[in-house]
Amino acid sequence: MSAQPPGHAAILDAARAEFAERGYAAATIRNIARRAGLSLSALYYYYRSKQEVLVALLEDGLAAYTEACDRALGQAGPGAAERLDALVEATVRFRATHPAKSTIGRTERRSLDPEHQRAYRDHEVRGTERFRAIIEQGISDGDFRTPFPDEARRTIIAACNAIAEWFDPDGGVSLDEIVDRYVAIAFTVVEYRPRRAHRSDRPITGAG
Amino acid sequence: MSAQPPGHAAILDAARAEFAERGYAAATIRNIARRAGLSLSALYYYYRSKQEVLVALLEDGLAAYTEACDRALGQAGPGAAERLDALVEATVRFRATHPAKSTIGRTERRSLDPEHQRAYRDHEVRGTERFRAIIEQGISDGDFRTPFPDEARRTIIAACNAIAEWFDPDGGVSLDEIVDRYVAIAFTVVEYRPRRAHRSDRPITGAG
Amino acid sequence: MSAQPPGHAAILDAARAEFAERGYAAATIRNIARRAGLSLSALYYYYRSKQEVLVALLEDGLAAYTEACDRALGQAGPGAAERLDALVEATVRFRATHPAKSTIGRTERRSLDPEHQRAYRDHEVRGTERFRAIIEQGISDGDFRTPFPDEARRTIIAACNAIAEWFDPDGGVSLDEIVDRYVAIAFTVVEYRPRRAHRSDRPITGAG
Amino acid sequence: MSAQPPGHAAILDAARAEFAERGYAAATIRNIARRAGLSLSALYYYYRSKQEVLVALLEDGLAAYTEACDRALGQAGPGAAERLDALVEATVRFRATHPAKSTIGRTERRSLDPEHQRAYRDHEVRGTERFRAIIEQGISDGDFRTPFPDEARRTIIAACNAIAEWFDPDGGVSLDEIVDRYVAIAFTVVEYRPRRAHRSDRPITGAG
DNA sequence: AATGAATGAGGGTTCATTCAT
DNA sequence: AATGAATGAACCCTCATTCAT
Repeated sequence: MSAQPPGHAAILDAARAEFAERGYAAATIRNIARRAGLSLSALYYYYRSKQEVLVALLEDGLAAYTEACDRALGQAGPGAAERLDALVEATVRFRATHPAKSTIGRTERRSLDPEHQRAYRDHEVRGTERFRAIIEQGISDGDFRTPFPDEARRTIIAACNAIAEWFDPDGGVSLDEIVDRYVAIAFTVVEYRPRRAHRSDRPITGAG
Repeated sequence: MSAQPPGHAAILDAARAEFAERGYAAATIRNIARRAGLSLSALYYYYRSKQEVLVALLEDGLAAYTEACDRALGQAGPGAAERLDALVEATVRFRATHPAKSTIGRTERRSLDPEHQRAYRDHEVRGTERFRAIIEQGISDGDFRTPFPDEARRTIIAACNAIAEWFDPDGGVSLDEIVDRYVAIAFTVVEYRPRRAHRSDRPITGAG
Repeated sequence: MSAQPPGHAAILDAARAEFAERGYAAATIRNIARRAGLSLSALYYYYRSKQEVLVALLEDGLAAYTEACDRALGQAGPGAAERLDALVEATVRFRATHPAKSTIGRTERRSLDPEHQRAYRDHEVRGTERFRAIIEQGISDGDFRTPFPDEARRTIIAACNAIAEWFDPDGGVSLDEIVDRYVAIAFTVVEYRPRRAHRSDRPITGAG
Repeated sequence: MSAQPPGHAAILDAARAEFAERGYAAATIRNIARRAGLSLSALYYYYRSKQEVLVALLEDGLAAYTEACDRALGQAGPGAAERLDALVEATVRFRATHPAKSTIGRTERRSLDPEHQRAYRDHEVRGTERFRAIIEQGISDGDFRTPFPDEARRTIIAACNAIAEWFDPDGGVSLDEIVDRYVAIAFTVVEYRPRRAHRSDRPITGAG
């Protein structure tokens, strides 16, 4: 979001790498400056404090993920299955492709000062809300049969998030394959069984 | 494991709380001492460094979890379903009851010096191995039908681990209830369908 | 040697005084900073550690002495007597004028970490080598008759070094006078008796 | 001196080694206790403080050297040459045989608190006084011709002291040989030339 | 004669941050 | 837009010393 002046990008990249490697507290602003190829004072020209860098970083990460979700859902059909499929795919891809962006939010939330912490949590709730709404829709549509929608949602989200910690693009399984499998597992978790034999699962308008 | 002399316990408890709250790097050894009701130097009488406290903490956490798993599996029947049930229950209970023990290992692994990091990782592999073996058994027995045993395992573990981050004993759902639900979800994830009525099969959640 | 940026000079002076007074281990870097009129952290801006300050100090001392010797020998005639005269004078003057520079090297060698210790010892060997070469020359020229060149060299060096410990510029004897006497004693120790009247022999203290 | 209870000896030996290796300030009382094979508290039973250990150590060293000198001079004839010979021999042997005892006094004087420092200096003056008196005697007897008795004394003392820093019993030259050479050099330095042709340089009674 | 446990003072070092330029 | 120099607050850790036993 909020288009950053040039120079900000390099700093955020450097900070992301540094925070991801060592964590906020152990990261030093000197290291970040060095990684960004800037002098210490130059960094302070762009950001007023280490904390502000963290805030920008978390905002950026959340915005990028939000954008990815919105785009995916925007292109998905209206059915709960289609939407869950799209959201899981977007999430898996994001976690696998941007592991640092994905991880830092989870581990460094606590390093935010209270004010930003509240804001971040609010913002983040919207992330789980996306899943919640879709699962609810699937249940009320009769497509998802899980008796435990909350636990199902938590399971799916936890599974997707964990990908950032182990996925290796050079590993044995391609990202596309991982996406397929996690979508399948998500369907399994929500106990997806289409209510009836429609002609099509993907009507352009209206839900049967 | 390895019974600690008295005095160690108070320090470990204090350190666990401090590390869980702020993370290893941001935690100060003075805070730990204060929380333990000791002087700074008294702490150093028991542990030679902040790092050593962390090591003891992680060892202790892993040992406690391992013991819980071993006990649960020791009492479980031989079938894959029974064993998965037991392991998930043990894990859920541990994560819910000892959230700090559960979380610190994941977030502070990186704060270990390389040597201990290696040791910890090795030790931890045995944790996922327990799940892997059971799922494999279930598949070869024909009880678990999931086509994606690796992803299923990762999903179950991630779901259980996440419990440490949100479970509230005073919240709306009792721990026993949570245990039941997560066991059910785990069975769903591995697509548990007993091959046939066997002698010793005692499915907790009967799925047709 | 190696011209130091400004700011370094004040620190080295302060450190020299502090180390000379208390020794490396008992010296505190806070005292050094105070003596240099700097804040504690300013000192760390110039030197990365207490050890590095010591290294710079010893290097500086050795370099200054080396330079003094080289200059003196550069201006001396070619005969062994002239050269010994020049070297003793340079050494005596240096020890008397820079007692701290002279003493610290001897007493704080052991405070260097092994690597620098080796380097320092190597560098220092060149100092005794200067004396050794001159005495050998004197002997082979037939000007120095001592049967114990090694002990003679050690005696002269020890005598000169000790000056740093007792010389008082406001004491009863002027430095010039001290120089004369130590040169005379050095000649006595090597048993200087010019072989014969040569072209270039210019004995300072004529010993029949 | 002052016969020490048992246990003191082990501590002093340990402290001597520790102080000689690292210097007083860098030495730790724990190391001393460990080297002596005692517990920390046991050491405190014998000595009330680190400083007290140092005091005992320096007293012991000075006493031992004093005793060696007194014994040597007690057995020497009355002539200045005989007495200088005896004193140099005693000093050289002491420095070579007890390098730590010899060195610590010189380097750790400054670590004494002011009161003991004064006492030590007084005690030590008697050491140089021994040399001074003999040289004066030699000059007034007409045996020593040096025009610089002070510098001669300082040179001899410095030369002897330095032996502690380099003598290696397993090196190429035996201690007896070293003694001979240093006595010879001392005679050279004081410009010893017997006043007249006596029958013997070593009359049992009376100086011709 | 000896110990394990505990303490308080301080030491080296790091680091976010500021300031003059 | 950018820098080098400087600062002060903490932090980890060490160590001489003491105390209860």
